[in-house]
Amino acid sequence: MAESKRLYPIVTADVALFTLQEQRLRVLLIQRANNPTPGGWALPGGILKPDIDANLDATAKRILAAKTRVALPHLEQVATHSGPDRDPRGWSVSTLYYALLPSDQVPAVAGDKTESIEWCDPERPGHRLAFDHRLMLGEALQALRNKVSRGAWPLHLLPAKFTLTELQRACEAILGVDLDKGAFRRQIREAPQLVAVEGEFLRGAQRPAQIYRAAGGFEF
Amino acid sequence: MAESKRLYPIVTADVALFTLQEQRLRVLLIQRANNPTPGGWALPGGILKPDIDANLDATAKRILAAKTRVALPHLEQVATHSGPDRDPRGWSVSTLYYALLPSDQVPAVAGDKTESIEWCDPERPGHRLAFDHRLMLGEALQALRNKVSRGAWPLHLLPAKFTLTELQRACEAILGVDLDKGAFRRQIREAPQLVAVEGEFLRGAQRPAQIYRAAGGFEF
DNA sequence: TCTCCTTAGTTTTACTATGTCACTAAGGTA
DNA sequence: TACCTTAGTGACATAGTAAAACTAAGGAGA
Repeated sequence: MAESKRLYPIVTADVALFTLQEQRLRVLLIQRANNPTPGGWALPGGILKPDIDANLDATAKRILAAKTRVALPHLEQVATHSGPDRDPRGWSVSTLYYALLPSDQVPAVAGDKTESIEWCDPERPGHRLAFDHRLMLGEALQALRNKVSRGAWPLHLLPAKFTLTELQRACEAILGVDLDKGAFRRQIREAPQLVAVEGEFLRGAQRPAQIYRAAGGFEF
Repeated sequence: MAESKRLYPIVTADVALFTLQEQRLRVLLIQRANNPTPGGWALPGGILKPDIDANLDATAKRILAAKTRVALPHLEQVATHSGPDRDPRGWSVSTLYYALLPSDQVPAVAGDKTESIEWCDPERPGHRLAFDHRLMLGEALQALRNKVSRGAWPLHLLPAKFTLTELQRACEAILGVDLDKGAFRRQIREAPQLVAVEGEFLRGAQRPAQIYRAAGGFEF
């Protein structure tokens, strides 16, 4: 065992799972009793199992499936960290992913008896994170922000049907800035990824809002 | 051995080393006699050695140092690929990097007795590549292009001192399109990363060209 | 039923970044 | 000294963006 520790690094996948709660961006943190760092909070992650995982993406999906019980619409690789000291179990190689969970699916996420879970502000998690997960979380958030800045729409954070205002609020929650309504909607008009659901409106104490959905074959 | 193959994947670093030859973008390919796929061409790469490498970046640098004998000014991580079938030696995890070699350092790259090297057009390597290196090469090229598109200047492809026209030719070689001189120089004027070397000019049979260098603390 | 409030959605305007291209500058060469 | 080549600047048109005013469509309540 000591020998194999030196010859073969531990290979893991770690995931920053983002969602929206009350129009705020949140990331899932877990506190496992049998963590390598007991009592420490961390991003959900786990060790690659070559006998059952087709690749590291599958590892990440397996880890998430154990937590969420919903098929993850989106998974994106961010970076790979490595070194002898970042994990107390030994030399490790960890590939970081981020994933988006629709805001109406948050209740599908629950911890088991041996762990606590918490949805945290990704900029101020409120817990000291184990390993180099604080750094990783920052990278994952930056990767998500970069993608949205470049014009991608985070539809996977929203329910299947949504209004344009909801989409704008999602972008604002990710980027941390307020966006202009006119400019935001102009960009949407010129893009084919969104289609209006004819005749469906969100009704409240004001003008009804047109319902939209992702066009077929939408990729984040 | 068979057991460890299943429990512990091979971890490697692979590098797309780019440079300029006659104002064309080129990538280093090698053909090792003792390749896992004999006679096959591939990106330079090698297995992580946890006992001597501080991390995967160090693995990549070690592999490059064995080929180039120059300190690599720039190394950037692109993505990590994994799976049981991509390497005939078994389940593997490979982190891809790209690196930039100054055009005046190309002679510092040489193969040893057991391998051939070649500088190839990254879009049409001219050789069938082993593993999934054809896919990797495309990703590395795309990552480099994205970075330059977003306004980064590939100074690490050029000698320490260069003219603005040389820099423009480098960007054109990377992006594969011609750029406008006026727009290109306007962007440079507004950026602090480049400084003119007072009194130094490249002289030819026409108006001398101002020599520039990277400002202190330049990061690609 | 009429007014007002709220949010949806559009339009206008100004501004800024960028593409295009002409123009001047500074050498060497014949 | 005319001319060629490349360096470097400036001027204009256009496209994309930001800011804000404006109209639209409901419900709530007097």
